[in-house]
Amino acid sequence: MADQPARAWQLVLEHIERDLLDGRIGPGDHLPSERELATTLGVGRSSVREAFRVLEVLGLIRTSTGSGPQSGAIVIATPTGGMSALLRLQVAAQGFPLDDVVRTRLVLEDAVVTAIAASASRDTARTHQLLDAMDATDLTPADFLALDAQLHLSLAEASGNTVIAAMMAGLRSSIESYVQAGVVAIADWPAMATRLRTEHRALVAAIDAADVETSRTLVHDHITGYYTSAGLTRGIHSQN
Amino acid sequence: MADQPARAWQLVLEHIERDLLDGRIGPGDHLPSERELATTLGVGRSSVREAFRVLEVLGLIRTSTGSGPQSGAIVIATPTGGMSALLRLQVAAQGFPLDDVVRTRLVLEDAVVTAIAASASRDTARTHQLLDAMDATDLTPADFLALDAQLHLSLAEASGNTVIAAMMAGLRSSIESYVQAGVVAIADWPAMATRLRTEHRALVAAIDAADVETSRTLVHDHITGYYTSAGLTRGIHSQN
DNA sequence: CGATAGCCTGTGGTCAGACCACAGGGGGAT
DNA sequence: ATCCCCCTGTGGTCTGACCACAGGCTATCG
Repeated sequence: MADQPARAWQLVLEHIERDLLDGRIGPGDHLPSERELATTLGVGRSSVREAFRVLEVLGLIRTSTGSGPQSGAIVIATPTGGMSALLRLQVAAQGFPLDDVVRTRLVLEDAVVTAIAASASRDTARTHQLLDAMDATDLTPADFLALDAQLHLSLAEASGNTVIAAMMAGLRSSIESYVQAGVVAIADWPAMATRLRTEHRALVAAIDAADVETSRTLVHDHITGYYTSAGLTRGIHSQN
Repeated sequence: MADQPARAWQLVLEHIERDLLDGRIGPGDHLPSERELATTLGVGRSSVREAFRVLEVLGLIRTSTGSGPQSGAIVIATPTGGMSALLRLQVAAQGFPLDDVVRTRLVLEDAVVTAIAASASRDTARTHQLLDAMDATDLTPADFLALDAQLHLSLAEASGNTVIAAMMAGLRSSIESYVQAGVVAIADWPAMATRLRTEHRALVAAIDAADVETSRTLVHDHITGYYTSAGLTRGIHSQN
């Protein structure tokens, strides 16, 4: 509320935010060129660039060189990237304890599963596709975990809540490096992979059967079980 | 995974992230000066500044001019600001539908209330303090809503989950402008304020009494009730 | 007349250099 | 011993200059 000196790049950011809020620009539209915005707002191009950089990392715009309709800064509003960057860096900087990340994932995953299982119609085609892909026997742990991430993300997307889906993606990527590192703590990886496959299929089956309670239990045990095995948590209680 | 041309500012960002991940720098530490980092990494100072700007908006660092121990870029890891900026801009750019934001808030608020009510010990001192502050009769709607935001945030913080607390703060700020605009849709504001006060007290009482189920019901009705009255939702179903 | 090759323009990406305001420390003056 | 001022190094900003790139336009050629 209390505007400090109001740095130049913040001015640019606020200008663009106001344009977005008032509907003057929206997804698919072009932002003015850096040079044009600079002269319009009376700031240097470098300040405009700093604001653009922020918008880009936050997943709000996409920039391209060259000319033509695809060049310049275009509003895209892709929340996943920004959420991932934010959570990843915050975890790295110890702003978010790992335990809280896992706990939050439990909360969201529970909500996702509940929503899908309780809804009248559900589209789990993509999920089943990933389920099959994970049956391949020649997957490296990294490949397997990447598919696992996609599978859980597909559920989040199937829930129809874009905010939760973005948060899930972010939470996942924020602990990705730790999960990768935790693989070594698992003595028998093939056995773990088999167990995860089984749990996934059971979970999806419960969801498809609209069995809310079973779905919730399975997803909770699935996640806590894995993190415990990988030695990534010091004490996750249900909190839900 | 697939690194594209690798822009200069991304290089800087990755360098810093690696230093964070490997523990070479942490909260409270100073980053090298912009000029030093530029020469170290072989990039221009403007590129370093763009990376710093991103880190600043994400709440990872704080920059100050001048000299001395408080000057320069310092790692702070304050997640709230970044989460707010991200969600606020994404909602403004229509990347997040308002309904999804509200639905997500319901999910998180439910988790928060459940966690506090179910925990053995709880610290709701700050919450009670805000409860009393909201009894003042000379509050403008804006003041009242600001306190309301703080109250819900205090609950999130009391739950002990920093990730959820940050997300709640972000969700709140992302819809703040809409909430402010929605006040006009409420015919009898004083009556609404009274109703909100009552609901708040009942909710906190249920939490303090460790009554999980009542707490969940109250918080759900409290939120859906308000948004419906303010005409901000087209159809929020429980999803939980 | 039509197709094609090449120029021309405008975009973001980057760098170098120059200021400025600011805050603090150290050294000189009192 | 105290106080004050300069000096240094910080981020903040602007300017100007390149570069690579992509697309449209145009002149050329078949």
